[in-house]
Amino acid sequence: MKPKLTLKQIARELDVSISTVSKALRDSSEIGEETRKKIKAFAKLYNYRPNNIALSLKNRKTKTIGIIIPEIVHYFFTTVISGVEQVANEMGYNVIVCLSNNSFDKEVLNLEMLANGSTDGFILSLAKETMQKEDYHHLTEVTNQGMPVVLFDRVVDEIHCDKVIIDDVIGAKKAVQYLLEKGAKKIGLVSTVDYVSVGKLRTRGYLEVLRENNVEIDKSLILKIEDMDNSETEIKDFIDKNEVDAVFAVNEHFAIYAIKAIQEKGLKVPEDVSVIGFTDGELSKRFIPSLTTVSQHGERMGAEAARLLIDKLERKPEEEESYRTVIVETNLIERNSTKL
Amino acid sequence: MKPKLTLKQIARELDVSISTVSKALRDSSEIGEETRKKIKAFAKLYNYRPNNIALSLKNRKTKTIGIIIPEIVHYFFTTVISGVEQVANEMGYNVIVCLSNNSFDKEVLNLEMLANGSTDGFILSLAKETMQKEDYHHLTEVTNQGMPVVLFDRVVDEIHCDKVIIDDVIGAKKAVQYLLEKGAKKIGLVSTVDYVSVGKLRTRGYLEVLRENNVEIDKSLILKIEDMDNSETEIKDFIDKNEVDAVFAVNEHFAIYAIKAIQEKGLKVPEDVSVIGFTDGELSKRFIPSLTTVSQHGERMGAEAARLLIDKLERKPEEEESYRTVIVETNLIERNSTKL
DNA sequence: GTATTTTGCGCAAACGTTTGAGTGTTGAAA
DNA sequence: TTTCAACACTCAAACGTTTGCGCAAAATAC
Repeated sequence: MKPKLTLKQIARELDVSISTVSKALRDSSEIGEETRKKIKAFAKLYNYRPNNIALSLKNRKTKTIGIIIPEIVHYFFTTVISGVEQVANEMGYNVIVCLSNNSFDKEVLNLEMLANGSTDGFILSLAKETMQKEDYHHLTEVTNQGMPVVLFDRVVDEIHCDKVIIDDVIGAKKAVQYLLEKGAKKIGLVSTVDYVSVGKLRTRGYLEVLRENNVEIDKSLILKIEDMDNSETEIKDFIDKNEVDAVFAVNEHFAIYAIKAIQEKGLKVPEDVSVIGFTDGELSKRFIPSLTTVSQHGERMGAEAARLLIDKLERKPEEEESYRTVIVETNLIERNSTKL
Repeated sequence: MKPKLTLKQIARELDVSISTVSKALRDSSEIGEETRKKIKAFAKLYNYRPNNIALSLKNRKTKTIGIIIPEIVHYFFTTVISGVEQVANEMGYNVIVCLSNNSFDKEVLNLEMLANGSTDGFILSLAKETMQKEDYHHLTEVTNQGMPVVLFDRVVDEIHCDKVIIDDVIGAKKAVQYLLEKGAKKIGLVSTVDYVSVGKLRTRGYLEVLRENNVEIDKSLILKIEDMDNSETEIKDFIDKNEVDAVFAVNEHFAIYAIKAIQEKGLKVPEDVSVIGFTDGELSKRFIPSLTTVSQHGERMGAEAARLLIDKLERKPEEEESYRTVIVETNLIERNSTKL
């Protein structure tokens, strides 16, 4: 049980000063060749590694980035983390992951905790509760302190920072357009309540395409799920009550509940009803029938977010502020839940 | 853009010394009532928060725990993280997540990175490559430095530390016993190669039950997947070539590939062939037919691991060392992929 | 042989905290 | 009046680094 080697110990052991050791290890020309070699050999032998905490304190940066997400048992968010982690690691950064569990209070707590020196910046997707309350003071406080923040997926105009989003509207339009082209006349929409930005935007895309194609909009064909825990029965009721020949769902769970309900109604997917989901997760790939879906490219989003953040972190402070919004393209993945 | 308030600034502002401020804020009796109130009011007004990094350096502990997992886009691991995060947060700890991507080198790198002061201890599940190489020096090095480590799921006897595992053997036995009770005679096994400990143990459970029930073991009914990327076709071949009336798969993907193959062969699940998987993920729940499966309770494992680790961290060093292994019970969740 | 430069190294401050020891002032007991 | 305790506060060291500056000795120049 040897307690981590420090510069001080090396210095004592080799009978030189701490600064000599530090300089030798950093190849300073101030230190004579012989001493330098001796110190480096010793350090190597005993596997010296500088203490990150001390470095962080000295340099006033931690080389770690915090990512706060609403939930982690969730395919899309894990792919985002994966993307962040990849580029963060390449650039020598660590990643601290915190979960808000969609709770405003926990989001605030996490942010405060990490803002006190633990991280250099944040990547985050807002908690549902936060978007509902429309209270973003915790974020503005952090940005005011000069910590860069990158928002992804669930973003909001009120916060001025870099953002990474997908073209939700366009993605939805692609999906619905596709359904129309395959001959669908009555397209149902299964969405979320409007304060979840993605639900709102995807709904907008749905409406726009119908309008562009001069299809009359039937409000009874639009379902907005309020309570996630009840979504399965709500969707079943919706499918039972309405006659549709296609369904566009704003996530993969809704899509699958829709398929189940359709099948239980005695209809076939895709022969009688086509279904398109959003997010390309495990379920979409492996479900039978496999789901035609709008792919969100979470990994790419994570990578972009990390790049934006690190870019800001390593930029000289003199350079003027400007916020970018990166839009990651979606694309339609054709599988077996839609007619060919 | 106000750069974080420090003790020093408060001291200067209020014309007292830094230590007075520190002591006042910590309610030391050394400081007079009036001064104390004044300082606290000021600190509150300007929302002073002590710098975590400085505290870490001073206290020689960071109040964060590192968790290194083979992959994050993976249901089981996310539930474990969720469990860890929950109890860690309750106890005032942060969680740093790193991914090894099943690579030995990246595992070593992550460990080294975090071991240099960033975390107080580790929770980890070994990378596949690490188990293959049987090289654990990076872990012993860390434990030698006095950092506690808790291994979960993919553990190994060679490393002396706390562990959290499931009763893989018993879990597998439960599954296979269940199949036998439902009248299965020829039970196929879809497993992984033996250096993945869970594959080995679940295979052992399978073999034990058959032996206990005097069922002859037919080696041709055992498939060991080497290459994950090829698993689907390997499983298809296996199902096509062999006549089975039940299949026990060591994870949910294998189970689903088996079901697909069975259906493509013209047989029905569960009428002709029953299938049981391992791990209770999204897929198991929502697949049609939904999967009977051995539940691993990842969240509980994560929570246990965090508790073990924090326990060790907050224990006085005088107390004698001892390593515990917590076994989280599995249970069989009956769904629709097995006969009633 | 003196003046100047170069070489090789140590000192000390700084990052933001905490805390034991030290200090000066007050007030009361001897 | 002296003695001493209590009070209210400051000093300084420590955690482990990095780095500008200073300084002595050696090397070079004149």
